[in-house]
Amino acid sequence: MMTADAQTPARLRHAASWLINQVSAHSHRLVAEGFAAAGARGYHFRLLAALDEYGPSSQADLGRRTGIDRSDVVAAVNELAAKNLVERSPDPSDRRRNVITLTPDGSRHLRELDKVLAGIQDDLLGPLTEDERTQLTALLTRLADHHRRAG
Amino acid sequence: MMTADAQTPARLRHAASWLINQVSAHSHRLVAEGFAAAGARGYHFRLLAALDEYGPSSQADLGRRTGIDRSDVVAAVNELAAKNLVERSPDPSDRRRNVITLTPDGSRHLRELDKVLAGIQDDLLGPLTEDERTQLTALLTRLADHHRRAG
DNA sequence: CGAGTAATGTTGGGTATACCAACATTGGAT
DNA sequence: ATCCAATGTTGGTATACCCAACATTACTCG
Repeated sequence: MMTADAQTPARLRHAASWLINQVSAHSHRLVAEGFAAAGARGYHFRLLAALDEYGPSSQADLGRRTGIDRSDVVAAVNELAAKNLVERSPDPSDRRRNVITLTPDGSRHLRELDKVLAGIQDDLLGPLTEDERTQLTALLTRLADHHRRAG
Repeated sequence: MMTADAQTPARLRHAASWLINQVSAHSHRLVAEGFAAAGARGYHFRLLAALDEYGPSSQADLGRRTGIDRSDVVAAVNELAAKNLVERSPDPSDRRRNVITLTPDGSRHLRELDKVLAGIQDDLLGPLTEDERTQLTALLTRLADHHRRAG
């Protein structure tokens, strides 16, 4: 982290990419800490959330929905399965696929992570008023949507 | 990257931390590509910018100004020195320190990276009007400032 | 039907960013 | 003079992201 005082070069201070990175890095730190304390990491939450919202899925689908590479889905699902948060079984209708299912433990864990994340949003957006939060979210959503389409 | 269509879980889609991360990831990709094409990476730009704006500095100062860990400064300065973009010499007034100096080649390279970065800002903020860009920058600056102080 | 193409899970690798702990050397402070 | 702090350095960790190759299975279309 930028240590307190430290004069940041103006070039950086005013670049949108730098600002976004700073805030993102902070958010990242918060999320990493919060999740680590709950024994999870980013990929875990993303996968659990996708399973909760879309139901049992193949690993490839999970990857597409969460933006995680197929190969990284394998590892993360291994970890989740080892903790009984998720169950992996072959898909009888397509033998190439596995069906990943959220277990009751997984649901519980997800709800826990939800709380962690909610707390982080508040910390992250702390200095902003409700209106400003809405503004920021709207602007970021537009950027995210635009870049998701246009790549 | 999130592949085009793919339904992102609502939980993620609406979290500020996720949005920021998405945009940051995109910005990151752009910067990485742009810099890679110029034979540089993020740390290099940050260090060169700090040297340009504050003059010859010790590695520790560079680290504080750019938010880069001391140990990572070592590696990055090694790389920059190997390309003659920077010169490392012992500080006669404090034998613990090195003085890192920007070379003419380094200045040239920095100006090149400046251009790359300027192009990226435009791409990144593409969908926003001038006013909206100002808004976004202001909001992000407040968040960054707040978290820089409060940690 | 058969042949080629595409999707899936998996392994194994690579990179950038961000940290942390330890160490020897040197400065500075009390 | 002694203790403490700063500095450069080495080496290690974790996360996120991304790529290439491979065997297996499904699908398509001549």
